[in-house]
Amino acid sequence: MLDVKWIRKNLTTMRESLKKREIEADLDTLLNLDDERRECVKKGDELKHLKNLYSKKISQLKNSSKDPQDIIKETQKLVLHIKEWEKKRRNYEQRITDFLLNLPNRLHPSVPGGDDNIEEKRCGKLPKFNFSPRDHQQIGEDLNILDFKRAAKITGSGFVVYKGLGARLERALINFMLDLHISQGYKEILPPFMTNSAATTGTGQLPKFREELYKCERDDYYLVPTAEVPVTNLHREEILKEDDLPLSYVAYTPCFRREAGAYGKKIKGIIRQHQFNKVELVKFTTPQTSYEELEKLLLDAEEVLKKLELPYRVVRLCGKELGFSAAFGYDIEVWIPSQKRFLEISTCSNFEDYQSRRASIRYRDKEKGLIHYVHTLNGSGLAIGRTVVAILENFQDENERVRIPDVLHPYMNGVKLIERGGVSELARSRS
RNA sequence: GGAGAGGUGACUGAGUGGCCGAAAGUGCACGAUUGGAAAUCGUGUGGAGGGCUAAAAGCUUUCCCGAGGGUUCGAAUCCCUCCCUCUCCGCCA
Repeated sequence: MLDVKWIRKNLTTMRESLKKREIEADLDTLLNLDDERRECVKKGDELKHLKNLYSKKISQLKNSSKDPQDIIKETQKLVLHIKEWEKKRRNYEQRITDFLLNLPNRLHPSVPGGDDNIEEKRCGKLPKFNFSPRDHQQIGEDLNILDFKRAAKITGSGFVVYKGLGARLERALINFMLDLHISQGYKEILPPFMTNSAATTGTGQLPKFREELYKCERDDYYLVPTAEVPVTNLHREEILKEDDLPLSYVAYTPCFRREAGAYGKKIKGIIRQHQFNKVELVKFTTPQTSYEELEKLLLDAEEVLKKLELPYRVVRLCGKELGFSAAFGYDIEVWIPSQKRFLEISTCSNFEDYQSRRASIRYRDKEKGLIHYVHTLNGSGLAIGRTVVAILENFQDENERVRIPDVLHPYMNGVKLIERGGVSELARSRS
């Protein structure tokens, strides 16, 4: 959530941000509402002040055993007026809050306008095949490690059952990523997979993206769409010490998304699912260091792909594609041979103080002891399902086998190849 | 799920209708003392909104004692609803 005062002072910047995002918002109305609100506060405060004076007087009169009836009557009238102003004020406050909760974050000046992301770098070598590469769904079903039909039977469309070495690979990736990020200095968190509405509003999913969430109706809890929600809310309504910053966390959670939009339903295989696994990086920093920390976070996420030997590129997101709460962000995209394109596998974002305002996450600076909002950052490190897609497709061979990258061998109990007919004690001993 | 006890500032803890944004202690910061430290002494030690001020500083005002309502001229204190924590019982991996 943005600060009305900030918007008032930076109207031009704010309008430019909205334009880059291609979003309409009536800022004049917002400022008018805020003027009205302040008028109510002023009037209300004056009357309350008077009331407090009267109350003291009544107390004094009573103590000197005089009759306070007249002044009590006067005060009763005053209270009615106060209630009117309060009612008006609450109404304006509600409207302002609603407006702000639905207003996206301002953009960092370096966020590109227009429709296109800017490619920042490419790493790794694209694989060359002397046969026509199959897509991951085909590979997964041929190897009997992905089962979509049975998942649909158990739950519905948009779910998958991992079997055998497929399940093993998924689990190996989770552990590998957690271990890597822990070694980079992140603290491991295993949070609840459901969050209440206050937490879900804190990070920006509510109220605007209600349609995207699975809700447990009876308890007013939401299944997490990303670990960002529970982990960022670790410090909701807290005042942190500057010395403790930056705080870096890594968390594995499943992610649940309704994918309610019209588009996306036809995407093949496990690329877009209602439930998928993800390892997420989250940082809390001072405003001075947040962009520096974002660069580090990006490198930490990239390291996963480097170690897995997967080809990828990094793009700077344009205003139109940047998330609602983000001020700036990169996507990491991994190469998908069957589609001959790069596919988003991680988004690394700086939310600046947008989430910390909503969630009231602050810190006390060392020098003056003043309180400021922290900056929050996060990035996938990485989406597991899509990493499986990349491994199956990039490391397939003409004999319908899939090579497991070296760093995963310890996590795969030594398995180096997945092939038809399951596994592969054989493959394990071969080297 | 049932029964009971409780939620007060960074923490411990007092406060049952006005002089309480809140005693006292601990902690923390600064200062004095010391060769330095400990101990001791002194001072300071919340948040949010509004107004005045070009801005900062400062002054002023309102609100905040788990959250939200209510009673009252006046609520941390009385009433109602909800949330959370603890203890006991039940159920369960």
